[in-house]
Amino acid sequence: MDLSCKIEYALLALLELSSCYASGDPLQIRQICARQSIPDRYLEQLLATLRRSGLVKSQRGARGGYLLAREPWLITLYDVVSCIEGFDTQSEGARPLDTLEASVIQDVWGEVRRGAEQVLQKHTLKDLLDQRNTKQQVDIMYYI
Amino acid sequence: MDLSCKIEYALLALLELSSCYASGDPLQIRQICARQSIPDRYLEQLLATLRRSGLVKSQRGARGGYLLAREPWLITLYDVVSCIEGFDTQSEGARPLDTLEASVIQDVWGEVRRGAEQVLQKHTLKDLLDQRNTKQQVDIMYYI
DNA sequence: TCAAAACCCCAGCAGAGAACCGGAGTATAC
DNA sequence: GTATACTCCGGTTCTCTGCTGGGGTTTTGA
Repeated sequence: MDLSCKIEYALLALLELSSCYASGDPLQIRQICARQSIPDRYLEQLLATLRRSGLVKSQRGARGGYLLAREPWLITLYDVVSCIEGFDTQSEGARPLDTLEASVIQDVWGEVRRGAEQVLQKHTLKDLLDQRNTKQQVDIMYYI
Repeated sequence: MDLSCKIEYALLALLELSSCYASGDPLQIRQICARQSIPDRYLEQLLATLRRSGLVKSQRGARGGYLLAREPWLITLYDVVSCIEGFDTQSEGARPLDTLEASVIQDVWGEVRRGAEQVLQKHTLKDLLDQRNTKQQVDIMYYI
């Protein structure tokens, strides 16, 4: 649930796709990577994962690329994170025994996790894009 | 901020110390490890860290052991986690560049993190102990 | 006194995952 | 039918976690 490099790359790519969503043209991996300076072969893997989860569509062949599968305000950050992290059903290696004390501890972390999921579900790709734009405005104001 | 094995061990050990806090007698590493089946050499390291952070005290020599440094209701889970995780000032390796998009993303994760910290700060060692006891009561009820 | 009981420091190791790179395909538009 | 783009598969390096071992040093209590 931490912000890994992997998740950040995926979100940056999706933001690029979001900002081009209105045009309807596909965006190529190279273009995304050039704008956000992401290693291209790495993003390729991430986009493949996103495609298999149905968050993006790909168009093969010349002048192909990637497209958002649905509108930017219908994709939450939780969708992205659970897709990339693979919602792996507690596949931690080498856990302590399942005693009464351990279950009480895990209850607390369940509470933490649910809180995090709520926050992530509140934000969509469109929100992020809007926030970026207002932030840019603020930066320009400071510049003047 | 995830629940690692390390943090779970530390909390289990602290819970053992909490339940013996009233007696005033120190608890030995071996006893803790025997009750919670924790690798003893590993817990030794964790307790050393907890001691350096002032969460536990140690008493050397024969019949020595570890004691909670203050009352169980004055130690929050946040204290424990930040001590063990070492609040390491974003020492992630290989981060993406610090663009406008990246900072918007990091803002969201800051929100997530603050939520998690609030939850952890709400719970003390005494809370966990109480929850364990009521849970035990429920188990007994089911048994009957 | 002195040896056992307990803590303390340092070092290394296996396994898993993250981040990344490269090669060889395969589908599609032009 | 070829260039363009995606797609599958595997390997490599690096870091972190969980764990183990070898030495100490301090202190108690018989």
